[in-house]
This record gives sequence, C-alpha cells and structure tokens, in this order.
Amino acid sequence: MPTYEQSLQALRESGHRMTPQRLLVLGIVAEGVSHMGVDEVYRQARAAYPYMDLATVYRTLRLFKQVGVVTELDIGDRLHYELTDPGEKHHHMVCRVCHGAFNLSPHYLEEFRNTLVGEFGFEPDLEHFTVSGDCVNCRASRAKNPDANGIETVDSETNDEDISNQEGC
Amino acid sequence: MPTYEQSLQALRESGHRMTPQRLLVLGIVAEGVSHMGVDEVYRQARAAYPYMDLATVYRTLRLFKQVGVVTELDIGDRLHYELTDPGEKHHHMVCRVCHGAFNLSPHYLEEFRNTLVGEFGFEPDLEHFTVSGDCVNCRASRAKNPDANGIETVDSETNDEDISNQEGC
DNA sequence: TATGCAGACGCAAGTATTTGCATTAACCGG
DNA sequence: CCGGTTAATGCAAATACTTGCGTCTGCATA
Repeated sequence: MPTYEQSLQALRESGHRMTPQRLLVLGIVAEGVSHMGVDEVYRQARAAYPYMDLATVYRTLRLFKQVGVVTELDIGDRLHYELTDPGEKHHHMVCRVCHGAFNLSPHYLEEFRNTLVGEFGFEPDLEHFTVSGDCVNCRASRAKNPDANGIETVDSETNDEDISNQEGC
Repeated sequence: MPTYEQSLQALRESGHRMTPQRLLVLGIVAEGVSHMGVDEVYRQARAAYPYMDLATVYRTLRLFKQVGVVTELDIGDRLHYELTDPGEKHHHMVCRVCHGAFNLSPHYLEEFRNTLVGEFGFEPDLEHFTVSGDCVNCRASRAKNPDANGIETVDSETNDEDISNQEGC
C-alpha cells in the first residue's frame, strides 16, 4: 500500500507547486494511522517546521482534497483527513455517539445515486458523502445500560472487507 | 397547513418554558416563505424585540430542532431552518452550485437505511439527512455554457409531489 | 544560471457558531 | 397572588475555520 508515493505523484501531476509545507503535510497525513484532525496535523507540522501556519494547513488540506489525494470527513463538527486509497475508494458512516468512522463501500450507494439521478436529475456529490448515525457498538451498549450515553469499549469483530472501525469506540 | 399552531402545541408539550423569545422565533420561522438563515431570523427578531441576542436565536433554533418543530439544513456552510411539516416529513438535496434546496421524500431512503441497518447494524440519523450535489438546473446550464459556473435562472417545471425547489436557481 | 511572475505563505482580521457565567424570569406549589 | 427553583437569557469570550493582503518563492523561461 505505497499510497504516499502515489499521492505525491498525483500531487505533482496536478500542476500545483510543490512547496516544503505541502510535502510536510502530505507526509504527516500519510504517516497517520487513521484519519487525522487538522489540529494534530498542525501540531506535527509545526514541530518539524516552526513557521508553519494553521491557515496553510487548512489551505493545503483543502487543496489535497480537491486534487483527490485526501478524503475529508466531518467528525463531531471537526474536519478530519485521510489519504485517499485510489484503489478502493469508500464513503463513511460516522457515529454521533462515539465519533468513530466506519468505511462504506461505494457499492452501497450506487442504487441510491441512480435513483436521484434518474428521478430528479440530481447528481449527488458522493466524493464527500458521509452519513451520521449510531454505530453497532454504541447501540449495543446503550441497550444494556440506557443511562450511560456513550463511549464504552466493545470488542468488535470487524469485517475489513466492507466496514472497518477507524477510531476507538 | 396550520403548522404554526401545531408547532406551538408541540413546543408546549415538550415541557420547555415558553418565553417571549421562543414564541417570537417560532413566529418568524413559521412566517418565512421557505427555509431561513439564522441571520435573517435574528434580524427580524431584533426588529420586534431589540434585546434579542444572536446566541438565543441559535439556542432556540437548536432546541426547536431537537423537539422536532423545525428542520435544520446546512446550505453552503450556513444553517437554515424551516418548520417541520409533521404530516409529510422530508429530507433535502442541496445544490452546491446554486445552494437551492430540494425536498426528498423519505421513501427514497428506506432502502438505503435498511441496507445500513441490516449489513452493519448502523442506524443512520435520517432526521438530519442531507445530500449535496448538482441540481438539474445547474447541470443543464453548465452543459450549455461551461464557462459560467453557476447561478442562472432556469424555468423549472417543478413536481411538487416529490421534489420542490425551495430557493431561486 | 539568472529572472519574472503567478501562486503560495504568514499574519491578522473576519465568519459562523458555541459556551461559560452571572442575572433574570417561567412556572410549580403553597 | 407570592416566592423559590431552575431553566433561559444576555453578554462576552472562545472555537473552528476562512479570507484579504503584502511578501516571498517555486518553477518555467531565457
């Protein structure tokens, strides 16, 4: 999964300038285990290059998203980014209780998209599609003890084919 | 369509205090032709009651959403609100070009919801569901003259059964 | 290798929205 | 009708993110 090299390539080919700041941000996002918050990218970037500005981080990530090398997701009202795997694109389901992000294969949206285009001529922007809701784990733990509304560790037997938990739940 | 009275009723029954500010905001949203931006609600509210605070408008609308008397939609990174019609709930498709909002009957989401619950145990929060994308009109006008990327008036023969244009396009 | 300039950066100010906190006022019971 | 409680308000500061602007620099060209 040499996605960093691929992303670098894509970035070069996009015709934008390769600045040290951009390389730095790309490296940080590529290194990150899962999707990263802007503040964490900023913290790491500034550790490597103290003049790094927060606005530059935002602008850089926005550019990367536009070019397609990263995927943006809204998690609990904060923006997070992860390297786009050009091989297996996916959408996300974000849990509004634990803020965990689960991958959703595009396959599950094809039918929905067809309906919207066919019935209404509306072309949904699925590149940035995210559904919020309650994940399996949080639904289960809420069923057990309805008082505790949230965040509890559950051993999930995750099926990496279609769905994968990206964040502690 | 006496939705204002119904909403007032629902609000009373929700057990929250009936303050003049809340009645004012409810009246303004009910009076509005289509979904309203927070700033417009604020402007009108302050015209009627000069001490009205913007934070109160936000808090009030958030409460209304929670209680279910209004529906919130994210339009071009701003929050908009409309009275919820308890009879015919609907979701929204928001055009990222013209920012128009189109209604989407819940019927079109049933299958998608079933898939998510069935396959992943993920219960999507469809109360607040919105898809962004490109609407018919904007796609059509972009096809004609690809240079002009946006906002152009197109006479739409809208079918109010399933879809209705809420905002100028 | 030197040069020009559009595009990128750093900084500071602006936007939309949320939150902490002291004060006020709805509304329940007497 | 009155008084207490507790939620709601107004204000100000904070948050997450964006933007305007003057300076700097990647990179195409000479």
